[in-house]
Amino acid sequence: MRILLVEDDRAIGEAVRDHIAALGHAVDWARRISEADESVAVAHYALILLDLHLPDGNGLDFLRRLRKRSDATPVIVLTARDQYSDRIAGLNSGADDYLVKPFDLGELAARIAAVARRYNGNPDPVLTVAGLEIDHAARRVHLEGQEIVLTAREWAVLDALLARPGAIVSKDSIEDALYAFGSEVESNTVEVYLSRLRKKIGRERIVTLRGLGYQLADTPKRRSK
Amino acid sequence: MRILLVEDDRAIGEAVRDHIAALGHAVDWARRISEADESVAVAHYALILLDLHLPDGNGLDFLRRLRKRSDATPVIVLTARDQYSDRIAGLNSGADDYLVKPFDLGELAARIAAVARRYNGNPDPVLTVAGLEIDHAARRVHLEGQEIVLTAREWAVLDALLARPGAIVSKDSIEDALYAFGSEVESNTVEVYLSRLRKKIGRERIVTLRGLGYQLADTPKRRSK
DNA sequence: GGCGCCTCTTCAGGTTGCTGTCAGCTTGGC
DNA sequence: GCCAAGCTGACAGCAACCTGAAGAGGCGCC
Repeated sequence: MRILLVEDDRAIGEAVRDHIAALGHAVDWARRISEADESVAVAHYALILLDLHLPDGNGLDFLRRLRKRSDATPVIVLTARDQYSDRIAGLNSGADDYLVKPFDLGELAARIAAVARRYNGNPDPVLTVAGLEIDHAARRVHLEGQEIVLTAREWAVLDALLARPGAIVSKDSIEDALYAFGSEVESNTVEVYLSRLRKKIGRERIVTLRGLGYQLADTPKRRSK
Repeated sequence: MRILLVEDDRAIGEAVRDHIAALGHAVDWARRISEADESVAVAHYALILLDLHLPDGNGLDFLRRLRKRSDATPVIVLTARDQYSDRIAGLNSGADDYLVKPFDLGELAARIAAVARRYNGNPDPVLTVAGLEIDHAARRVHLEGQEIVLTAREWAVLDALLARPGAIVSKDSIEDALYAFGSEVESNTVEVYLSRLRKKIGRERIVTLRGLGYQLADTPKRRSK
């Protein structure tokens, strides 16, 4: 089961992370709101443990964004002391439960077990697009049972296409995904990587829309040429 | 279940002893290193709770002696405040876990319960990856029947790779696992340990994914290009 | 205390294979 | 048929990575 821990305090984070890991779950640890946002954009979690007070913003905003996107991932808020204002605001914003620091790791384990009981699915959610099985969390792609090994850049391109499956992704936004900021690419790098990606995952799975962008084909069979 | 408590502080000792006893376990309470040595020579414990600062010596010495005799009894170190030097030294010496004083007795109970689960039931969950048998709890690794002895750092690297078997683990997170807190490593230490680990468990079992990280190969044979 | 052994860390030199670029080609729109 | 947009094979460069060696430090044994 995959769990996202959002917590800036190193000591608490380590303790919780280790404890959860010992229970056999995979833990991603975000130390900032921005990291948490990235994480939930990329992976599906069975549970989110959320500290409200983070250096770069309020955890409640993160929680509201999540719920606004109709993401129903269970969220347990970790709060310092028993602050009722926090508590009420948290529940209003869509939190499922509360743990007051310093909390009992045993209690945490119990709650996790409760979630696990509900969540008796596979270890990682696998997105299937056009016969491609994409394990986003583990960064693995399988095609007809065979694992496909992607390089960092190739993955970045696939990632960009995956951001909104079915949508048209412009060449510019793929370029942004490849080169964090301002690194001027002076050639047709994006096209090169699209080419390489296609070679690995199958040519027909990425559709070119001239002048618009690219699209992951989710219906590979029907493709009138 | 028989538990050895090594602690010189009277108040803490009594509180812990009573709490454990209330859970139905047998407790031996050693107030000095010498007493602890005698106790482990005489009895087998399911768990040892160890305070590092004792009047007649350092608890780390006791711990090292224990491990040197291949005694894999789980040891939880009880440390005053959150002293990272202690923590790192302790983990290097073979401690399984940490509790920072003043600790929550509920948390202690949870850890004891975890040990008890292992103790009464199956010995230890053994994870098999690519022909490697990894007994996570006992920190032992077997390859084709032969035990492989790993140093603390080598184990830490393997541990990091094991956190999510099959997943890609970034070099950064391996580094985090090696150096609990901020100790900047200025060289390629991670690579060096990966190299050592590979030499011990077989080169092909750890796959490098340039720019992404490393991966424990669970299918060492197939290597699709 | 002296000695040997082991582990950790750093460094340097060697290797690998990803990356970006280019050139020449194909494709689609008009 | 023409042109712009897109595709892809080839290749050099270089960052990322690997590993042997050696110094530093700790620990146990005598």
